[in-house]
Amino acid sequence: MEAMKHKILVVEDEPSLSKIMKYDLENVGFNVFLAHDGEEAYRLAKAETFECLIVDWMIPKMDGLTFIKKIRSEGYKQLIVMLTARGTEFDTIEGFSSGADLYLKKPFSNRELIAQIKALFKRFEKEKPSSLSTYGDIKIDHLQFKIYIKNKEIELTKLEFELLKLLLENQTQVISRDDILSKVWGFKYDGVTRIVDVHVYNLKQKMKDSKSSIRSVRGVGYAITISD
Amino acid sequence: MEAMKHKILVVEDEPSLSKIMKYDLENVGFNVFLAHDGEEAYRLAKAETFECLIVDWMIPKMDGLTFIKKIRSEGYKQLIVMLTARGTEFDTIEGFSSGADLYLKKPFSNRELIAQIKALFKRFEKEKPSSLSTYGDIKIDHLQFKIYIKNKEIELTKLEFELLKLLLENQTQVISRDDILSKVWGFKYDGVTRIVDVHVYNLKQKMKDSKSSIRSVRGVGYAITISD
DNA sequence: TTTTCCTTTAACGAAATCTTTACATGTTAA
DNA sequence: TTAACATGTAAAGATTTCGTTAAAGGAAAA
Repeated sequence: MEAMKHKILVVEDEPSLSKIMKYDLENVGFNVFLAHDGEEAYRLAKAETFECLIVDWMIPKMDGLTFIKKIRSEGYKQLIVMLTARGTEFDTIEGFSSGADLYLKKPFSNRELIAQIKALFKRFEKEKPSSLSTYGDIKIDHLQFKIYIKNKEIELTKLEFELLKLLLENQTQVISRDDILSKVWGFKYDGVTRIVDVHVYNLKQKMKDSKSSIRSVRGVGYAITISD
Repeated sequence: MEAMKHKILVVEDEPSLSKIMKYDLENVGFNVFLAHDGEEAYRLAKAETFECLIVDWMIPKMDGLTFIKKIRSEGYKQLIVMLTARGTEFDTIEGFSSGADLYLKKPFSNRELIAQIKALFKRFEKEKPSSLSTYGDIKIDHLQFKIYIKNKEIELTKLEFELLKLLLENQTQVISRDDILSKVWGFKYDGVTRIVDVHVYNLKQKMKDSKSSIRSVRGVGYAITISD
């Protein structure tokens, strides 16, 4: 099944340009609506939900900058692209502080427009699913290397992080010290070492707030009990 | 010494017209090649590098529109001019949407042709359409290699720019030093090097005014936290 | 060429964190 | 119950990693 089409509102008063943009954007799968001035744009953005607004700087009734500032100040969170006039330097216009996510300088070709919009959506969507695994009251973000217990971040060292990850991934199974050593440290230890015990102990200290806990199985190894 | 001549491929099946165009364009210093149908044009454009393609809409074997769409969809980045027959209304939009950068209606005088092509090159070289993305209080202009923090431009070296761009594009994810090395420097380092650390340090110094900051994850790498 | 700017290396100290050690405590089996 | 062993706990010592600075090496500009 096809993914839901993104709804985009293009705010542009010049018909030749807006038509082309509509055509191009629809061609690559967006659902495009048009507004011709700032006030119309404002009404529409309030009434319907668009994933993205593409706003020209020079539009009648309420200019793009004012429009964006206004709607952002009212808490509007969707993506906003601002089209600036040819020759406008980014560092000279104050439109800069409008709160747009992307500024596109005219003239641009359709392929540039499409490439940029697509990239913008991609970036936006990347924000949400942040590679989070949940085990009871423990959350683990693999990409950010962060651990949360009851939604509070706790600081772990790299080894503690790996250790906890290993325990969690094996759910309630008991893992032997040898397994832990080889998986976390990556080597077979010859003599006797208590590293694992020490690290498990330290980890336990940092996990006091969690209802999940690490239990020791005499003669075998460790296992985690997950709960919330 | 004379500047390198621009290579142009003219795709036109009518010999009388293509000859005139070749003559005129060479007269003003372009290096002109000819193709007579869409398939030949496709082969040539794949094999050689032209700065610009001038493509007639009505050509044998593969029409101009299809040709342009095809080659653009394969990532072709050079300038494309589309020639269309007089009076075609609908193809104004279709032609624009094909991925052409310029649209010339037949008939045109040689003066017109040359003026337009020259203007196109000029625009392409000077006024490279640029775009600027926002990440919290940091804005980044990918084409002009400029960074703005709280709308004030800050001076970064090329490496610092690439580094920051990489961090921003990966949002809040932690990137290992190896990844940074291979993505920014483009090589795998065998021994130990502290290049990354030093550059991150310097970058941090220049980012003092930003609320976003680079976080170091011991034993792993770096990540940026975006905020405004 | 000289000058200037940028990159890389090297070095040091501080801080983090890893490992060992030692001892306490707990557990099991004779 | 106690000897033997396993694990918990704490702290000291060793090691790694990182931040920071300065200086050497290189490349581009003047």
